[in-house]
Amino acid sequence: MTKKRGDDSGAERILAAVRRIPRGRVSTYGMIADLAGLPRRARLVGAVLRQTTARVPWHRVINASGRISFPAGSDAWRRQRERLEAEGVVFVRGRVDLKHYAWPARTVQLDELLWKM
DNA sequence: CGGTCGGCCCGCC
DNA sequence: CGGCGGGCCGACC
Repeated sequence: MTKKRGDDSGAERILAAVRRIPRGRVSTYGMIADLAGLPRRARLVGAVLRQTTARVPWHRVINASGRISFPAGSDAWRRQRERLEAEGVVFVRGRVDLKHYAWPARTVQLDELLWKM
């Protein structure tokens, strides 16, 4: 067969979902889990991103509070923030406004509206 | 709007 | 197997 399925806890699907996040946008662990068809597995997403060596835009994944899930001020935290800011993502008081930057957006219309203003 | 508290589920002793 | 902690989350003060 082409590929084995179900023996990797969905790691591949998680990475595929992460790769779909557009530049300058962010997604949350929970959203990625859903997109990967693995509801309730937000923590698994974190585990996969932590250990993977695959080239994926891991920095575009943050938590549902709009914050980076590394200890504030740590090397990893700084690195992730820098990468996001380099893509134009703005932090306000240490957090990203998911209403503006979250992908996928709640609705296409809301997305268009927010991005025009 | 920020801080806590349980759940949830997986990965690794 | 049993326990524990994690790049989490939503509900509730």
